[in-house]
Amino acid sequence: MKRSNRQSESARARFARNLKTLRIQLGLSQEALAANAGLHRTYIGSIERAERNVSIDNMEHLATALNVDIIDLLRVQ
Amino acid sequence: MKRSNRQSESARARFARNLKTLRIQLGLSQEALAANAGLHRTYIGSIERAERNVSIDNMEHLATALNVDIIDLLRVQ
DNA sequence: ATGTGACTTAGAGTCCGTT
DNA sequence: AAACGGACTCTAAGTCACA
Repeated sequence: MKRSNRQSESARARFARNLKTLRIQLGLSQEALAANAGLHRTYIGSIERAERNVSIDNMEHLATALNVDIIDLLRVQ
Repeated sequence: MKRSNRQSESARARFARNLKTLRIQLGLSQEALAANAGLHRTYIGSIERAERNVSIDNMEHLATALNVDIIDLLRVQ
């Protein structure tokens, strides 16, 4: 998908993509991130595939575990 | 609360406050916003009181109904 | 180390009302 | 117009076995 078309992408899909990008940038496995965020390994995978409708509390837990602001996980990058 | 201390505020609380601020700026009632966002009147009130753990899909619906980006509802302002 | 289907349960979200 | 409560229904949260 072109960057210029990403504006219409759902927030869920953006969150999924950014979460995975940031996790990999930090060299973390889904399992390691799950541990840091206090969530389950398979749940992280499911979020990254944009299958889950994540809540704001878990979004914040994930942002904290990745050491970023929650906004960074929603921004188009 | 001082602006300088708001960084430690939860994302849920920020979302609640910004939602209410933007809704009032547009001169909408909770009922009218609920209709626009396809949600229930009492649920909007509950979110604005930061009692609910809103999902990303509904956050986006609310942002759309307020004609802003979802990020604007999470940013400290 | 991750994807996936299936599952249980906590809580999201609705609908009725009263204050 | 909004807060709040009770009683719902539906879905996100959270886990597991296995590929």
